[in-house]
Amino acid sequence: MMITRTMNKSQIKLISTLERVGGFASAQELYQMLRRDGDGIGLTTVYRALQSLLDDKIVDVLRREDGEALYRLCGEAHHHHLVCRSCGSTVEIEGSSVEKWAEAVAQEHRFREVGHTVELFGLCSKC
Amino acid sequence: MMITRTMNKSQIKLISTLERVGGFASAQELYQMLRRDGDGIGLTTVYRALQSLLDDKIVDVLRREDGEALYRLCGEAHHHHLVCRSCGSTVEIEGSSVEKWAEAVAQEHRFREVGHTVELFGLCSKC
DNA sequence: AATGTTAATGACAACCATTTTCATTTTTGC
DNA sequence: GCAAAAATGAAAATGGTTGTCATTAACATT
Repeated sequence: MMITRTMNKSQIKLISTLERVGGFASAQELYQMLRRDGDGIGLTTVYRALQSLLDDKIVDVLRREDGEALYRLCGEAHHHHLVCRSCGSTVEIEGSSVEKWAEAVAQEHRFREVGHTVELFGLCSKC
Repeated sequence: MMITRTMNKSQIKLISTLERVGGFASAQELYQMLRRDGDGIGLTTVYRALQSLLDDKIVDVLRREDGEALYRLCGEAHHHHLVCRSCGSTVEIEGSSVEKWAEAVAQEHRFREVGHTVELFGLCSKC
């Protein structure tokens, strides 16, 4: 038997928008991108679809420094970001050493289902 | 000559409240603690004082998973947290390996003034 | 003490991301 | 086609955070 995840139209639209973005984007940004493309989608639906995708672990969420939620496709390779505080440009970083460290810490303290947030914020060479 | 930082009453109150808390607390929580102690401080002042303390690097800020800002005294030793998603209990973690990694990444990409957010969220052994 | 100057304060409103509500529309199984 | 269930979006509510502004406290100078 195969588990078929119900994936509705809105979710599909969001996935392809996120693919187009490449990196990560806020709900509001995604909403505006879709509207600009002539889609009549509502903001509520965007939030709802993102929540479903989160539940299904199809997207990941992280917080910008100002607290706004940013979503991205959980790509194949899990990675982190180095974000410029000033211009917003981002560099993708992989850090297997950090992954291992996080896992070890989790085990040591007997925590289960431990996820981690590792983001670097600074000023890029141009700013 | 010595640089004397002007530190007003509100800021001092917040520092001692944060000391009492030990860990980290949201602006709203700090506000309520002070009010409960009979202090007539206003919410605006709490936010303002926290912002000044942030500017002076006396407190640190991190984001809860729901986006709310949490403040803590920048203790001597910089450390991270392992937070239980369910009951909120937290374990302080030190991770010099992570610090070094972050620094190396920043240099590699020629970013300046790079800070990092490293927080682990999971379920503790009781939950 | 009286005065003037400046910083600090708090009530209140504004902001903005996110969530809830609810009536309507679309999808789906039969 | 038709009824039940899921999805949708407009509008209002929520809640943390920030801005406004008139009032007050702090402090230096006469």
